[in-house]
Amino acid sequence: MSAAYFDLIFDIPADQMFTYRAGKQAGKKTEAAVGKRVMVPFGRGGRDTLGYIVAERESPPAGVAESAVKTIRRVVDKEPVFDNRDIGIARWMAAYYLCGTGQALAAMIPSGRRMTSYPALPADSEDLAAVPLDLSGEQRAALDAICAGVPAPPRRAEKAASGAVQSAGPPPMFYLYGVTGSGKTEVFLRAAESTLKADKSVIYLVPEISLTHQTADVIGRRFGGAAATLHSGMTPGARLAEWVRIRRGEVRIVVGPRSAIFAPVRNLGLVIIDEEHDGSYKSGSTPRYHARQTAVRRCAVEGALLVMGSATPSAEAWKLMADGAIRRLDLSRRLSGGAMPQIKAVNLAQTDGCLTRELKEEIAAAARAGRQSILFLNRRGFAYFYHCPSCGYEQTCRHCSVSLTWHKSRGRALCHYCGYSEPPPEACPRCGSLQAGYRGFGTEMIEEEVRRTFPELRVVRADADTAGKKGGLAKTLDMFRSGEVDILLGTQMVAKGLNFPGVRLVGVILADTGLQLPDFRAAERTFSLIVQVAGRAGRYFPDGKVIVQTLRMGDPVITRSCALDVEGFFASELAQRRQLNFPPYTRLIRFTVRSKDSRRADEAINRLASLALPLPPGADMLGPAECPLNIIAGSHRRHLILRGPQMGALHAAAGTLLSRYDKGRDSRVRLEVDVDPVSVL
DNA sequence: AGCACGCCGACT
DNA sequence: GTCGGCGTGCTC
Repeated sequence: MSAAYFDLIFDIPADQMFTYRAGKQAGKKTEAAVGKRVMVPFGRGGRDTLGYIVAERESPPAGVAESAVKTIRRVVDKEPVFDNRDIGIARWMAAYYLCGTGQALAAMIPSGRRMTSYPALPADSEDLAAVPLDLSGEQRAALDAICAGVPAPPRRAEKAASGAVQSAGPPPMFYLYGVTGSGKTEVFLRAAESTLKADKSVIYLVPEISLTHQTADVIGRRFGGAAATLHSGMTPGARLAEWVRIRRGEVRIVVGPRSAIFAPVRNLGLVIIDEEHDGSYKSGSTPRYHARQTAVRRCAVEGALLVMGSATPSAEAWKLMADGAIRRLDLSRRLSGGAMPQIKAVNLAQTDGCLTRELKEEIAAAARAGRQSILFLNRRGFAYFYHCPSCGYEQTCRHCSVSLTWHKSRGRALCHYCGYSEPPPEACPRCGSLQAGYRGFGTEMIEEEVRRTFPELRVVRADADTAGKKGGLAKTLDMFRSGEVDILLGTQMVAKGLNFPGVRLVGVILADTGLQLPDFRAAERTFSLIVQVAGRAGRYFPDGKVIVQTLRMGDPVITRSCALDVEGFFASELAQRRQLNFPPYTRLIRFTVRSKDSRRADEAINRLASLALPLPPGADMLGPAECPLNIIAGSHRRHLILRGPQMGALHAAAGTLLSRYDKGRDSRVRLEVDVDPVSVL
């Protein structure tokens, strides 16, 4: 017997339920039920809209006339794709990240309509053995600590009567803090194994899709049964199929990026977050949730354990470890015969070109030894900003407030934000001076210089420009791994989680590109990037070398990253954050408005600012101001940041602010809310 | 978020 | 006289 009425929510910012009548039962398989998606007429136009059934009822709610109730047109799902537990998470997300419950739910569950299969990818060659390795003393101690962390019994499902963000007590949390190659993965796997043995499920988060396959493959070989994967590279239908498989309890271990934290596993026992510091765990669009934060919540509610790991923890995690809220487990030594490489900072200032003498010598030395090199630069393209010394002209994007990058191979100057391009000027477009030209450099220019300097060595470049092409990134990396290529040159892509046994040298072309950004996390990001890149060298041999080129010799961030001095870095970074009142000592909520019309953007942000007053005690407001990246794709951006000692008061202030802003909002101005922003550019 | 409704100015 | 921009508020 199914109910006569159902409460639906929609993927809209407004947080409200709508009651619909059950349709004629065309067949039992397509009966409406909580957890299914349905198509219903909705809105002024009565258009067919996707809705989510969150409750059933016997009669329309008080205040809704029977005649006003519409009927469900079609039931999308044969079986439910979410349950009350999921609705609980969505409610929490809506309250915490200040979005609609339907928006949260929409981000959590797959969008596919019909289930299709997903061809399993061919196994990536990996060094992790199918057979468990012997654990080192440190690994053993870490694993014992984790296994002894008895999870609290599951709490009752949230009532969530009010929309308030309830505080669940924190779950047991552990942090594997150790250099690249110190065997974190093996401890993760053992922890997963014992969780599975206890008949519970595991979610294993990784920062990137490419690492999803690698990790799922290792798990498959280790535990026999394959792990489920969930990521955006799969078709919607394949994701739905995998989702349903997990929900039915057919798979008990799931690997994936950020959104895999929502995997509908039964009886969750353990969440693993690999490379915890990675920025990709924060969603870049509404709802702007953080997988770590969401994991803490899920683990608390479901009585599971949370285990994270990184060589360079986030500032938040570091502070929580210092406070004792997260138990830190140290893995200080490299296994597999590797030692941490020798890292040397080199001044790039007096060099003609972008390769210092030291770096050239090491590239040559690595090649002579029959070993490989990785060159890293966090900027693609050939050259940066076109500048005229006689009139001061700078070539910038017509739609964004950023300089254009010259991509020599395409013969265009390109905007890295909106994709706008134009031909590079022959002479200064303003004064005609021939002195004008491009300054700075990107991966493309490095490639040219490396080829010129080492014509006998084989070079490949891996960045967003080459990744799209033939076979893409995977093929490029395979070529490098198999030794067909001597030098791998690239951006972030080559820095993440990959390991290449043959690498002796890592060269950072310019370490300080991110340092001058007007963002309170600039130092943290630069530091962890250098340390992570350095970790690519010498994992299996004790002769790894890292050359870090910089224009800021002596800068403490550069110096400490080259010394792999994480403790020292955080001692000074956290002192600075505390003094400047930034996270992790305060919490932030950022409001950004965008409009094609700068005047409207100004008006909107000023209105927001006045509505924010009076501020809660101890809180303050940064801005309103233009965003550091003032214009993107023709939209003028303004922002305002609410800052306070604890999130509770900020949430309350933001809630009233948003409801007051909503009436009288200008439909040509887009508002975005970011709770715990990871970047404020 | 859409989108219809209803209000004001400048056009055939 | 009406076409259409733009603010307002609703959507079971």
